[in-house]
This record gives sequence, structure tokens and C-alpha cells, in this order.
Amino acid sequence: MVRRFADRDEVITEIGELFREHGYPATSLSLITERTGLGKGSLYHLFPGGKPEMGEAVLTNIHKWFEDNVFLPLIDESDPQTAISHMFEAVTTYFRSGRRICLIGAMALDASRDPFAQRISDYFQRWLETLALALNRAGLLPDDARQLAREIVLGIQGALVLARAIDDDSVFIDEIGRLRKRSLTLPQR
Amino acid sequence: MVRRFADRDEVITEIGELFREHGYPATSLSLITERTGLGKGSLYHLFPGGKPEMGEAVLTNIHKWFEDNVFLPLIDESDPQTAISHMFEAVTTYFRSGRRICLIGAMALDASRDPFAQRISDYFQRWLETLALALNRAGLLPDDARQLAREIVLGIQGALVLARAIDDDSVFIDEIGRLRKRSLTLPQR
DNA sequence: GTTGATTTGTACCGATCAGTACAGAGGCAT
DNA sequence: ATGCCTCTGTACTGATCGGTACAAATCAAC
Repeated sequence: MVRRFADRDEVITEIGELFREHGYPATSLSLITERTGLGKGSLYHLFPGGKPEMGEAVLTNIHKWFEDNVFLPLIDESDPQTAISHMFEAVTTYFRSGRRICLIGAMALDASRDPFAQRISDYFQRWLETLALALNRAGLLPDDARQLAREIVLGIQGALVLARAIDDDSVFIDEIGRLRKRSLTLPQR
Repeated sequence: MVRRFADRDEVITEIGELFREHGYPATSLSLITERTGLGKGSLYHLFPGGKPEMGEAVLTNIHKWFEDNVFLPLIDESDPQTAISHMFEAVTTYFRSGRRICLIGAMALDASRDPFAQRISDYFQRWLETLALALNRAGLLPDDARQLAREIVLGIQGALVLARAIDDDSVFIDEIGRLRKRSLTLPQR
């Protein structure tokens, strides 16, 4: 008897890290039982829908983190520049300066995409929308705000890919710096 | 008897498309036999090292395509602006305006990365290096050339992730346009 | 035609997969 | 203590996995 009451959120977090390390398709139930210390019975009790439900739970958990720490502040913070600045800090921390991949972005690229297409799209659309709103409130015209929001979100994603591909954090750090500067030098409305 | 002489390059191309669709870890030998029309015996005859050798072959094939169509022109073309412009056209075609993922980038993000880390890194380093060289020849200081090369390569990668995540080609097209413009408006050396 | 080499396809192997069944263990109320 | 519910772990299932063995088919040279 290894564990008595599994903390669902903690299990979801652990599963999420496995998905980041191996990808969703290549993360087996054996890897999950090892990492979490839970037997199969426990896992199926917590996630009766099986592996797909684990995938949904992990994506929901990540989206919630971003909602609380990035998206809502982009909407609610009275000073949009402060909210945007905070977003860069939050993602630098969350993505561990480029050493931790964006699982949702990675899932867009492999066989996970089809089963989770809506969730993947919702997360990115939400990010683009809230960031564009903040940029607009900071002084950009709506079209320019949307374009810059795209540039920022894809820049973060690209920096994560490249940093990992060449094993060099500075790619991520430098790009965050560039995008931060980019968002501060806004044309006047 | 379905095929007599399998064309190795054609088989490599077909396998590469499967890897793009499913990811390397989730592409089974059954999928490969179906797609290529070759039996297992044939596949192991062509790739005695098995699936890892197929992975290597596909990565080598992609790197060669880029070497011939992007990297060497960036070095050899007498007019660097022409070579950079041609690179944007080549990648737009190769990545099908964002509808075809960069397999090497995707492999940086999943469990494929460890076995193929050197190849993945070499490809991106080569791209960065040749592009920086062309940008330098076009007038940028070496450090600025390296930074802009990074911005361009990660921008392309990020655009591929985002375009696929939200199922919108215009993300890729627009970013290529932005990067192209960015590379044309160089500070004078 | 025969022979040898090359290429191909299929049966087989042990291992692993996600999921199922269900007994065992623990906690709580009576 | 007992009974019920919740949570857990393990054995089992059929399917699929990558790889192996090897017979069959094809081709080229003589």
C-alpha cells in the first residue's frame, strides 16, 4: 500500500510533466504508475475515461494556470503595460527560461492534436485575444494589437522550440527580452 | 508481390510524411508498411537498423533538402538579399504555407529528441549560421546578424506551431511577410 | 535452363500496451 | 466489533509493438 488518498491535482501535475518529457502518445500507463506511485486501479478510479481523460485533465489544468496567471491579469489589470510585463515574467517562470516545453504547443504538432484540437485552439485563441486586448488598451489600434499579439505568442513558441533544439536557454531569454521591448515601444494611437 | 525494387528515397519521403502526421514515437511499422506498400522484410532490408535507422534517414533527407535549397544558396549566392528572399520562398513552399509541420522542430519537443539530439541541433545550427552569414554579407554587424537569424528561424518555427494550433494558415503567411520585411530593412553597417 | 544474389512478404517471437475485473485495504458511521 | 463505501493494487485480457527468421519471388549472369 503505497498511497491512501491520491491528490488529484498533484497527480495531474505529475502526469503533465511526463507528457512534456515523452509526449502524450509515448507516455504509457506504466510510466504514469511509476511516476505517481499509484496502481492502475487508482488511476482508473481517478480518471475513469482512461488516458484520454488524463490528457483532458492535464490540458485543463494548464489552461487554468494560464487563465489565473496570464489571461485574466491581461484583462483585469488597470495598467495594461503592467499586465503585459507580468505576462513575460510569468511565462519565463512557467517555461523555466526555456527549459520546460509548452505541452499544448507540442501537442499541436503530434498525433495528440486530433483528439484535443479544440482545447489546443481554445488556449491559444484565448492567449491571443487577451493579449491583443491589453495591447489595445495600451495604445495600439485593434489590427496592430492583434498582429503584435500573434508575434509575441508565436515568438514565445518558436523560442521554446529553438532553445530545446539547440539546447541553449539564451535563445528563449533573448527572445523574451526582444518581445518585451517590442511591446514597450508602441506607436501612439 | 506488390513491389519489386523499392526506391529508397521515395520510401524515405513516405516515411517522413508519416512521422509528420503521427510523430516518430507513434508511427508504427504497420503504418509504414501500409503507407509504403512494403512488407516488413523489405523495410528491414532497406533499413537494417530498424526504426531508428528510418528516423536517421528521414532527418538526413530533410537536412539535405535544406542544404541544397536554403543553406548553400545563403552562402553561395552573390547577392545575399536574393538568397534570403529565396529562403523565404523555399520555406513557404516546403512548409506548405504553414500546413506542413517542421518535423525536426517537432522532434525537438517529444521523446524523439534524445536519440536524435545531435541531428536536430546540427540542422538548426546550420540554418542559423548560414542565415547569419548572409545577413552579415547584406550589411549587418556580426552580432546583429546572429540575433536576426535567430529571430527569423524561431519566428518560422513559432508560426508553424501557432498556425497548426489554431488551424489558421494566415498566421504563417503573415509572419513570413513580417520576417521578410524585417530582413529587408537592415541598418547600414 | 541453372545458379547465386538480391529483394520481398509472412509467420512468429517476447514485450508492452490500455483497459477490465475484482479482491484487498482503509476510513467512517453505527 | 460490523458493515458499507471509497480507494488501491494486482492479475488478467486481447491487441499491438519492433524485430527475427526464413521461404518465396525476382533478376542478372552464364
